[in-house]
Amino acid sequence: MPRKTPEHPSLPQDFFDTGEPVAVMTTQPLDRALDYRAPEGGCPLGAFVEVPLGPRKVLGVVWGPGQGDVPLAKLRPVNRVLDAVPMRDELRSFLERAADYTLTPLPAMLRLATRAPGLGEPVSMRKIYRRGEGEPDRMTDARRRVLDVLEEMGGLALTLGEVASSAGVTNQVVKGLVKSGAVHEEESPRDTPFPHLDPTLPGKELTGDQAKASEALRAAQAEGRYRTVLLKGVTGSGKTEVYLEAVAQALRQGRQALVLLPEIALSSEFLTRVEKRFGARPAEWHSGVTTTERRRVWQMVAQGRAQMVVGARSALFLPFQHLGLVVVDEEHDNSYKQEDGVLYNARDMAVLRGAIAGAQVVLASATPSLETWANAEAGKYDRLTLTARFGPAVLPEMRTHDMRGEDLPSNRWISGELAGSVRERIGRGEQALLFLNRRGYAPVTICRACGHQVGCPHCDARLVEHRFLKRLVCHQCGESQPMPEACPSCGVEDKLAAVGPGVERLAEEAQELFPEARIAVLSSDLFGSARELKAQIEAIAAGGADVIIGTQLVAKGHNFPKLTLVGVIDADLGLQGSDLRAAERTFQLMRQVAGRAGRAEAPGVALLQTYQPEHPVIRAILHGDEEAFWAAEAEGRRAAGMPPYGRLAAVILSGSDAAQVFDLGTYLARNDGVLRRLGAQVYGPAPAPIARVRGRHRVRLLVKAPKGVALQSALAAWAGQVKLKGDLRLAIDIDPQSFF
DNA sequence: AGCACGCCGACT
DNA sequence: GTCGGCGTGCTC
Repeated sequence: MPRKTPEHPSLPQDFFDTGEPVAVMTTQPLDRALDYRAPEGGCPLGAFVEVPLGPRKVLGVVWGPGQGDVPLAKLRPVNRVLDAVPMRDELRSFLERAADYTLTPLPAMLRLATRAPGLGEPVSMRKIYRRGEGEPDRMTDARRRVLDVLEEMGGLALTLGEVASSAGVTNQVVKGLVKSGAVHEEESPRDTPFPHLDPTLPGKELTGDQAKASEALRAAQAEGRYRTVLLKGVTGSGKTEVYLEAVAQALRQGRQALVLLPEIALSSEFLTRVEKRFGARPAEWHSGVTTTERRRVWQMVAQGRAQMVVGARSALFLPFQHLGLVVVDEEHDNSYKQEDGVLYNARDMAVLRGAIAGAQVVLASATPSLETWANAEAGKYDRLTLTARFGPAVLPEMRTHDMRGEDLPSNRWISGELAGSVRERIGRGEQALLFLNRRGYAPVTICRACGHQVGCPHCDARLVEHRFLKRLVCHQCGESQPMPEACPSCGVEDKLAAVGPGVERLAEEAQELFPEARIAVLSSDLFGSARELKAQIEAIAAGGADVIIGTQLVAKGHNFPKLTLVGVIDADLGLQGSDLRAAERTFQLMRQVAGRAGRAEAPGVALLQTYQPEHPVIRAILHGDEEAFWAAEAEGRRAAGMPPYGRLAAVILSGSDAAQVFDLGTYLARNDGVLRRLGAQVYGPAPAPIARVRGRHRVRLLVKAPKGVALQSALAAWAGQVKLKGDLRLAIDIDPQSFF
């Protein structure tokens, strides 16, 4: 019989003796736990284990006592307990709740939390060297230098390479000293703890709003009021300084802090700020981190020996020991919404993990998402607002330029007014930014002979010409082909024409207009690595260009001190289309881009080229009247029963046979009783926004439900009515970001 | 996810 | 006659 923890008979069992049945959740797609016998020596609840599954050995976590649905005699024993700190209850509950919320099978959720390379292998060791007791039989210059180096370390150990290179000797000299006992050699785990972050170092001096906000966060931390806080402030208002003080408070309490960033690759500026504040760099977790480092971060976080992690959304699944604070910086950023694989919104999951872990959650943004804004309005989140800008800089003056009165040739996009303003900046040695949220040279390639538009062979998207690469690229699936000479449809040569602007083409126009200017293009596809991009941004910020042409990449919080003019080439981009969030996204993007101008001493100007200057979004941006914009937008959503006042779920059906996919959609739409009983409506089936991806046809159903109903279980029951044959797939996206 | 089992078409 | 297609089902 399973025994209870002796001292606390009422608490759930937290250790299992040899041979006791335990439920193990594997990372295989089984959608439930399997029972095994606890191994020799027993195992704790939450232990990472290797279990046999059929002919294979798989990774799993001890999830609880055996479920008893399979006779004891049939149970196989756990192979071994892995050398990792057991998963805490907090993380297991978080994974369960996140799986329930997103309708993801628990093993798929668990996989996100076990992305630790080498979890199954024994702890990797290496040899380290320190000064030993003995003396060498014969002293030489080289030997003296080695001993000096080690004595200077004061007992701290170094690797062989470190000793040899800093003493300027070969490895042989060190090895020789080991033989005589003058140097001590030992095995030590390769993964070393992160350097200590010191929260007592002085932070930047905070003023007015910043001091008040920082004090409010600190007090809430100290008192254990673990609420979610919206920290709202325009670019340059000191948001980072304020939440770093909340990090400091968490560290003082001996708790760990997690800061999520959207464009993690570009965070070197941020890491430097952390280093300045706390005296050392924090742990980093994102796709660019090496396997070795990844293992180190995971292990050290689990051992409580990494105080602070700066990472991308997947860092939410790290095995923190005592999480005290989660910051989601730029919380409105739509890259927080995972759109493939497990569908989750990192911002919402951060709030969930914070609530379960008893940690404070800070959502920081200059331009919060409507969801967060509404939660703050409703009193669900606290709100801290920063108004003052740092130093003498002020918000840019914002103007529109009415393009209806502009008589530009069809392949020109920079208005006379904008060009004049740019020339002024160049003359004064300042920088101008031309913003266009379109990568590549031209979004459309059309054949002048037959009118054919070159499309992607796998998707319903058009191929975008990238002239730097001399290729046509699909921005949907990544398909890329050499720029053809002849039209792929009619075969006529030299009739393919570029239609519409991309940043590369805009750069061409700018070079013609401002021949003397140094022009730099910032677009994610022009750089081989994040490092290259970062270096380029730093060079530009230091004054390495007069005119910057950029996509939304530039809206992500880089500081360009010489920038005093932002020209938005097409402010209407994003207003059209049927996406209900387009207005919100346009508002956020425009405000952020405008926030780039005039960060330092020189005041900035933002010029928005638009064909609809009277559009409510453009007017709200112009007047900086965000509350009015949000209130109007919120009212519209409320009236329509849309999020955050109602709930949405999208069901994406896909498969290689279009008719089959559509039939499945129709069947589901007709058999929607379980949803209708909740007061929910089903729309569709309709071709998904990208109706064909990688040769698979996609059809979408949209479910709109009132708030406060058990939507997930109804959706599960609804989708459970169909059995998926062949290569048909069904994915449910709770709270989709884009819809129609 | 793998891997086995099993039931119908074209090969030596 | 059998090799092999991949649909279906199981793994404690």
